[in-house]
Amino acid sequence: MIEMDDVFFERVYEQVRRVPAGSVCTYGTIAELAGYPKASREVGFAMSRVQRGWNLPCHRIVNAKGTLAPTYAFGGHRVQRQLLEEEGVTFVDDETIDMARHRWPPLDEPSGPEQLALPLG
DNA sequence: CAGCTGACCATAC
DNA sequence: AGTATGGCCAGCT
Repeated sequence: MIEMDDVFFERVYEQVRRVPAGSVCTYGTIAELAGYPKASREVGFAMSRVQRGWNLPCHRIVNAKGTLAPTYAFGGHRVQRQLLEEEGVTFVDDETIDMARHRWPPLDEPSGPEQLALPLG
């Protein structure tokens, strides 16, 4: 049984809880938000220790490409995909999330050329 | 203390 | 396209 007293786990889970429904977040981003910018792998490890009663939306955490967790995590990609689609997450592939639409937190970099070229009206 | 592992990430070929 | 490799770091043996 994993103790929630572990600082690393506690901080990681705290960030996972912040991910809103309908959005997803990557292991690397969770690691950054938790204060461990390079510990993305450990975030994945922390996810594997998550249990049902913890109320953690671990299905909203995916890798940088947007592909879903391995089969054993949720009993198959179908299950995780079902959970995400229920929340409004769209997919570009059977097991790949549309990261551009659903990545959280949103990237509002001013260097986005499309935002400067928005047609009026 | 030392070595291995992994729900990762980026790069190179 | 896919496959290999190096870096990363907390947890486990």
